[in-house]
Amino acid sequence: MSTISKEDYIKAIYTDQQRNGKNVSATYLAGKLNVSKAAVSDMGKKLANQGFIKYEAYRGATITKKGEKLALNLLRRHRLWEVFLMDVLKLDWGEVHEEAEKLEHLTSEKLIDAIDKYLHYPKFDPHGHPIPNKLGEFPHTPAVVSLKESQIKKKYRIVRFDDESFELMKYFSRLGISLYSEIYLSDRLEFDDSVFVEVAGRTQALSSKIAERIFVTELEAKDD
Amino acid sequence: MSTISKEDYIKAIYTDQQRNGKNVSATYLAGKLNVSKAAVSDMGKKLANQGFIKYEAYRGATITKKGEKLALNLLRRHRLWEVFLMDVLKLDWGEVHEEAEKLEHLTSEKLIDAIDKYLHYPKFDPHGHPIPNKLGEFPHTPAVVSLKESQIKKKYRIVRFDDESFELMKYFSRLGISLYSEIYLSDRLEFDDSVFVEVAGRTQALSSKIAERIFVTELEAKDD
DNA sequence: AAGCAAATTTAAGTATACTTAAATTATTTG
DNA sequence: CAAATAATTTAAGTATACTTAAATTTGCTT
Ligand SMILES: [Mn+2]
Ligand SMILES: [Mn+2]
Ligand SMILES: [Mn+2]
Ligand SMILES: [Mn+2]
Repeated sequence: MSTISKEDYIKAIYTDQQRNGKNVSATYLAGKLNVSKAAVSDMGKKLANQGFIKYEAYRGATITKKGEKLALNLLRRHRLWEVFLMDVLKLDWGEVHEEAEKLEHLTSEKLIDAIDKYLHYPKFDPHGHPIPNKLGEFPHTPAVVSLKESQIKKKYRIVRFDDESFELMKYFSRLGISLYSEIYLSDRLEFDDSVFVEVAGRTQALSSKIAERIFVTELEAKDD
Repeated sequence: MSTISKEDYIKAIYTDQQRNGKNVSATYLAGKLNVSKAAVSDMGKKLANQGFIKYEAYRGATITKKGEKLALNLLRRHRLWEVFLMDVLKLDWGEVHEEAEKLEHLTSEKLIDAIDKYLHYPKFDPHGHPIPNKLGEFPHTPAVVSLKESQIKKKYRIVRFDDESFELMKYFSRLGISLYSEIYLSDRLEFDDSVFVEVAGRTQALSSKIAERIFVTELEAKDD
C-alpha cells in the first residue's frame, strides 16, 4: 500500500503545505525528492487514486485527511529516531537526519512505541520540531516567530531550527548558537534584512535566509 | 549495487551453505524467501554477474568471497539489532527477529558501530549466534554439538538456539529452557530420536527436530 | 488579447523484481 | 536403462518507479 517512495512524497507534500499554505508544486517536489517533474506527475496521480492527496493537473498537490495521518505518523517516527540517535547513540548532526530519513520507513508501531517509552515521551526533536503522539496530536507549543519577523532590541529564546540540513546545524554550533539558547536581537539591516544577534557572549551577523530558519519565543525584558 | 532483496538472497545463501555444506538449491531459496523458483533462477544469474555468488544452472548457488563479506556484514547488523531490541528496548521474541530483518538493510556502518559500542561489543546475540566484528571475524567459540548428536547421561550448557522462529523460542521459555541453562540429557528414544532432558527442575521430552536446533557444550560431570 | 516562457503532462522507454505456464534437465526407480 | 518424477530454467507478462523528449497548459507581459 505505501512504499518508501510514496511515504517520502507524502511527507514532503504535508510539510511544504504546512509551511507555505498553498498547493505543493511539481517543481518543488521534483527538487526536494531528486526526481524528474514527470515522475512527480506520475506519482501524483497514483497517490491521488489511493486517497493520500488531491492532485489537480497543472496545479499541484494538497494533502487529504488520510495523507495527513500517514504524514504525522512519519513525522513521529522520524523525530523520535532523531532524538534516539542523538541522545542515546551519540551520533552527530551529520548522521542523524540521514539515518532517520531511512529508518522512519521501516519502523513498526511497536518499535517506535518502545523508543518513545525509552526516551520518556519527548515532545521535541533535536531541532525543536514537535513530535506528534500516537494519535497524531502535536504537543501544545507557545507562539513562535522566526528571527526574521521578530523585533530588534528584544531578548528571545531559540526554540526551533526549521531546517534539517547538516551544514546549517554545524554552522550554528560553531557560533555557539544552540537550541534553547538565549539570544538578543540587537539590530537589523534594511538593505538585506540581515540581523545582528548577541549570543554566547558574542555578536554575530546572520543573513535573512538563515534568520528565517531560526524560531524563537520572546523573553521578558531583563531589567539589569 | 545491493538492494534489500539481493541482501536477503545473499544472507540466505551464505547461512544455508554454512549449515549444510552443499550448494544452495533454488527450491530452498524459493521457500525461504517466499518467491517463485523462477524468481530465484533470475536473481541467481544477476547475483552471479555481480560476483556475489557462483550460480550453476540446475545445481544451485555457492557464495564467493565478495558475497561472504556482505553476508557477514549483514549478520553483524542483524544480530546487533537483535541484542539492542531485546536488551535495550525490551521487545520480545515475537518482534525482535522480524524488526532486525528489516533494519539490517538500512543501517549504516556508523550507526551499527554506535550500537555495537553502546552495547559494549557483545559477542553473541539473544539466540547465542556469534556476532562478527567490523572485520567479519567471528568470536572464538568453544566446540558445540546439537542436542541431537550429544550423549545421554551427561550434563550440558545450552549455548545456542539455531532457529530464528518466534514459535520455538516461546515454547522454550514456557519450558524454562533458556540460553545458558544447564541441562541433563537423561535418555534418547531409538524409535524417533526424541530426547529426555532435565532442565529447570523438570523432565521434558523434545522431538529430534527440536533437539537438532539446540546447541550445547559439555559440562564436567558433577560429582555430588 | 496575443504571444511567450515557464510549468506540467504525456508518451515512450528502462531497470528491478516479481508472477504463471511451458519447456528443459536431473534424478530416482522399476 | 528407460520412464516417470522432481527440480529448474525459459518465456512471456505485470507492477513500480523511474528516465528523456515532445506536447500541452498556464500565467505573464506587452
Ligand atoms: Mn524518508
Ligand atoms: Mn528534526
Ligand atoms: Mn532482511
Ligand atoms: Mn539471532
